[in-house]
Parts: sequence; structure tokens; C-alpha cells
Amino acid sequence: MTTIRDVAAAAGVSRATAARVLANPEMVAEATRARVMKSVEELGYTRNSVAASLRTTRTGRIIVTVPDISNPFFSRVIRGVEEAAQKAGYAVLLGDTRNEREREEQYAEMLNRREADGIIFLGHRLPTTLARLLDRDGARAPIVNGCEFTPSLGVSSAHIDNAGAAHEVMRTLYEMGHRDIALITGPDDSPLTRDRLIGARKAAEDRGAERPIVESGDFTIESGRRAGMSLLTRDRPPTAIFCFSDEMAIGALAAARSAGIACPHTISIVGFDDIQMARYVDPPLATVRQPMAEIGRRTVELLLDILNDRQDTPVSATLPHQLVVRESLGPGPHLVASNT
Amino acid sequence: MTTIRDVAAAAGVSRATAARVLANPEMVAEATRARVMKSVEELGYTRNSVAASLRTTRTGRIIVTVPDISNPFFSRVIRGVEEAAQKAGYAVLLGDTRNEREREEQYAEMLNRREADGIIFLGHRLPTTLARLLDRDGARAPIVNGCEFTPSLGVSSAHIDNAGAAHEVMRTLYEMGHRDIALITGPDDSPLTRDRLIGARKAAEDRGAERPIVESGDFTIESGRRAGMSLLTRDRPPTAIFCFSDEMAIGALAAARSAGIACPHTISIVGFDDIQMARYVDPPLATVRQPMAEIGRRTVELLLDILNDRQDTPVSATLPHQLVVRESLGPGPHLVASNT
DNA sequence: TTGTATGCGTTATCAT
DNA sequence: ATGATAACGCATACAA
Repeated sequence: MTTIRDVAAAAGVSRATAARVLANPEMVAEATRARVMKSVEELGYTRNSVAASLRTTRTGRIIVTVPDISNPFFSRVIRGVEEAAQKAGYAVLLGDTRNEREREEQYAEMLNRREADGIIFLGHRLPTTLARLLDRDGARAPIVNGCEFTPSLGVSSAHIDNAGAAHEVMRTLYEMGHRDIALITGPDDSPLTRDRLIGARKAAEDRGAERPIVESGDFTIESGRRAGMSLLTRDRPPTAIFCFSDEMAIGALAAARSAGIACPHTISIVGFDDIQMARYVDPPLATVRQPMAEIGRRTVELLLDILNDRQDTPVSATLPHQLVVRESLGPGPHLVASNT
Repeated sequence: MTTIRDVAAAAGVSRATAARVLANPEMVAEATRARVMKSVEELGYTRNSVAASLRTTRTGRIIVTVPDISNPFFSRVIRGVEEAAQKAGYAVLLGDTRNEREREEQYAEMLNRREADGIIFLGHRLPTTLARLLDRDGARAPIVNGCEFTPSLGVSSAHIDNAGAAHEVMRTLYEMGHRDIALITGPDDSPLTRDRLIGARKAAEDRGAERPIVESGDFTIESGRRAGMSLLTRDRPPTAIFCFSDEMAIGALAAARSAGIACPHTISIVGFDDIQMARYVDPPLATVRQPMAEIGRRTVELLLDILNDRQDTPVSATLPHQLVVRESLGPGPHLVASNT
């Protein structure tokens, strides 16, 4: 491989000068610069980023861990991450953790080995390696979370107002005449589930309504189908189901179809995320739109702020969500009564 | 940061010995080893991978570029890649190229800068940087393709028999009594489109049937919807549409629904890939199953073979596909006639 | 079994 | 404006 040495030799200058042409061209005389550039071209020189990193202690990489890259919500977030990172000159090291703690730790360890400058973790578990780092460096540790926010972690995060969004959905369901409402949540230990649950229950309370029935899922289609089936075969089934992910809602939709229960006529279904598929299923799915790419971009910005010493206290970036009403949401049995 | 020097000093041995404990423990005396390990623990030492890479010229990373990570087909392939890479001790640098040549080149350049040991590109365009490398090192260049195979490139690749699969779909459609068949293909310049087109036309020829009508899309839902709409509003619409991706098929399904055309009664629709959503749409989508994760894993194996000098001639790995018949595929108008 | 010494290719400091 | 030179932290050939 050709090194800066070769270039310098070919151009008849010192290594220092050759290096300067590449790093600070304006510091070098026009003629010398041209000569060096010519050698660079001729020899096909490209900088060895490993050597550069050793010297500068910067890798130009960020790690991003995600519970499941094949989940359409996360893949959109990742797209935002990649876009922002690439624009800022960073490369993305992708870690699919499959929700396994061990894999989360493995990727966190990479930060210690200096394989990357920082880490963005999507998901709710803070690997112990990162906790240690956080302990030592506080808010200056290059760690950012996406989607789930737990203030006590002391980590910057980009997310929506999950409690608020869930509250809105429930209020809308009540206004449309629904009283028997069920929830299909995410895993019980996730702050995201917790926040939405808080918002949903608060709405019931505000309304003086019964507490919603709760089934928990894991955000997958299949878990939505199962939970949906279980809800729809109850003695007194709900008239509306609010799912904490679109994929689960699509599963619930499939459950209703196979049980011969019409949506939205007999059962209304609302999802969460507004993945692309939401508008193409039958009936089109009402949902809460999350700005997925923007969440991804924002986590990168938060991380860059830390890396560039522009931030020394954790930031909680709340991005706007939007309730998207589509045909899967119809009036409930109490609509008239509640309107008069 | 604590380095191997600190560890050596703390343990009262030379740097070499300390380093050996970590790399070749069996070469070091039991007692010394224990002493060194103790220092490692106490000081919280972790190897600086950048320095190690500079010395060994191995990064332990592979680059994977993908046209669109939010495409469910690719995200599954990537999952397979990540899994296999991680298992082999490699990390994955993800590049979402958005089908833009410039971005493809950018990621290819990273190989030159030694930011990774090899590259897997999903998509059909070979960046010029890689072409140059291939020119120089032939089959020993650490470059592998996934999904699309063009023998002339001289690159190892993992994929299915696209022509064969398309042939099978068409044959099945004919056998079920369809005569007016339309195709919604991918981009015209992709070998994948070309191969499937070849297979489909061959099937028509073998059958002595008319050439299928062709609309081209770009694998997205929206392009499928558009193409589907255009096909369904023809003077003499087809009775079956074979789409080169499930997402386009789902778009076509939506088009049929909005046009009031019943599937499968009036129009049969077949997709390609068997993404998870295929079985949950209404009606469930008939399709060709591709072993997505396996394709991903296999590309990694092919790359590792090159990196470990186990392979010096390009390999074309053809993985098995499977026609999956579901309700979106029904009998055509000529079923009885053709059977008697 | 352990230690000494060198170099990987940069970047950056300090002279000139 | 340019050059000489010293790290960065590790791995390893060679010597002891």
C-alpha cells in the first residue's frame, strides 16, 4: 500500500509537507501543493484511517444498537441515524441486539475498545458497561438513547411524548362513543409501555371511565394477533383496541378477520408509529404518527453535541407526534348518547 | 486511558509478557498470567482496537451497503449478515445508499481507507472503486454481492434462482387457467429484474402463450399501487399480476381494492420475497419465499472465505426458494377449458 | 518462559 | 513555507 511517505518521496518533499497538503492545503505554497497532489493522484494514495485514528483518538464511527432491525419502526429510525451520521462524516456500526442483554453488552464494550466515538442505543436497557462510563463521565459520556426516555438514567434522548399521545388516543376513543377499551401494550419492563400506560389510564380517570383492559405483547405482529384473539373471544369483548405498535395492530386486525368480527363496524383498532404499511392494510389503520427518521437524526445530533463539547447536561428532546385517523377507527355504541 | 504499559508495570512484567497473556495465554507461566490478569482487572484495562488494527492490518469490520434499509426484504437480509458477522467476531458498518451511486462510491471508498476488511454490497451497481480493486486483485478482493448475480462481474454472490422462480410462478398461473398475465418488475437496469423477466417470458414461450404485459416499478408499495392501477384500468385488464416484490404486490392489492376489483375473484396477485407482512394482508399474499436471513449469512461466509484465503475464484451460491400459495391466487377463466 | 526492540502510518510540535 | 522528529498503543521477531 502506498503511504504518505511514498507520496512525499515522489513529490520530493518531506512527509510533513505532504501530510499538510491533505490536512491544511492553505498552509502550503501553490506549487508544492500541486506537486504533492499530482503524486497523490499518480500513486492512488488514500489515507490509512486506522493510523489516523490512533494519532487523533477519533474513529469517525458511532455504534447504534437496535432490538430488531427488521422491525419497520426501527429500520426507519436507523435510516434517519445513518443519514445524519453520514452527513456529519460519521459511519454507523449497526448492532442488532435481538433484545438480548448479552449482545447489548457486547456492543457497549466496543466503545471501551475505542472502536467508535459514541453509542446510540434504541431500547430501554442501559448496558452495565455504559452505566459505568456514565458514572465516571456523567453527561459527557458519549451515550444517547432513542425512543425511550428515563430521566433517572442521565442520558440524552430523543422521543415523543408517549403519555400524551396515548392520552389523546383514549380521549378520541371515548369521544367516538367507545367505553370498553382494551390495550395491547409492549413488554412490561419498558418505559415506553409504562409511559403510554400512564397516559391511557389517566385518560380513563379524567373521563371517569373504567380502567382499560390490558394485554401485553412484544410489538410483533404475531403477539398482536394472539392478544387480539384473546380479547375478541372474551365474554364481553371490547369495542376498541389500542395497540402500542402498528405491527401488533395489524396482527389484531388479522385476528378480527379470522374471528369474523368486522372492523371498524364491530371493533375499532388503533395502532402506534404510522409505519408505511399502516395505510395499505384493509381497513387502513388509524395510528399515532411518530417522526421516525427525525428521531434518528436527532439522536445523532445529541451525540455530536456531546462529542463536540457543546453539551454537558442531558437533554430530553421531545418531538411532535400526530394522531392519524383512518378507517379502522369507527364510532362506538355510545356515540349518540354521549353527544346529547 | 490505561494501556498495556500500565498493566505491565502494575504486574511487574514487560509489555510483551502482558500482551502475551491477552493474546496467547498458554505461552505464559501460570503464576505470571494470574498476576497480569489481576492487574488487568484492577486497572479496568481494555485493548485499544485502533492500535491493534494498525499493527495487524485487520479491522474486524465489514461494510454492508443496502439500497434501502427500511425495505423489509433488505432488513431481513441485513439481520442475517449481522448475525453471521457478529458470530465470526466482525462488526457491521451499515451503509444505506438510497440507490444513489455517489453514496455507493462513498462506502466503497471506506475500504480503501482501511476502515473495514471487506464489503458486501446488496444491489446491482458495482462502484468504480470496487471495480478497480477487482481489477487489481481479482477474486481475492474482499468483495461480495448479495441477491443479484452477474457472472461477468467476477464477484462471489449469494442469491436464489430468480429466472427459475419466475418461471415457476408463471407456469402455476397458466395451470390455474390464467392467460392474460401482467408483470410488475423492478428497475429495468437490475439483473434481478432481467433474470426474472427472462424466466417469466420463457414460461410464456414454453406454453405458447402471449408475452406478458410489463409495467416497471421500483419495489416500493407506492410504485406497485401505481402500476397496478394502470394495469387494472386497461381496456382488457389482466386476470393475474405477478409482482417482483411483496411490497409492490401489496400496493397492487390496494389498487384493486380502491378500484372495486375483487382479489382473487377477478384478479389474482402474486408477490415475491415472502416478507412477514405477506401472510397478514387481506387476502393473504401468494409469493415466492426467499431465504432472506440465509442469503445474508451466506454473503458473510463467502466474504470470510476470501478474507481467510480459502477461496480464490468467485462463487455463485444459489439458495433454495419456494412458491407459497395463499388466497390472493385463485383460478383464472380458462381453468376448466385447459383441464379437459 | 520472559524481555528488548522495532515498526505499523499518521498527526502534530517545534525548529528552521 | 517547509522539514525533522516524536508520539499514539499494540504485536511480534528475536534475543536471552
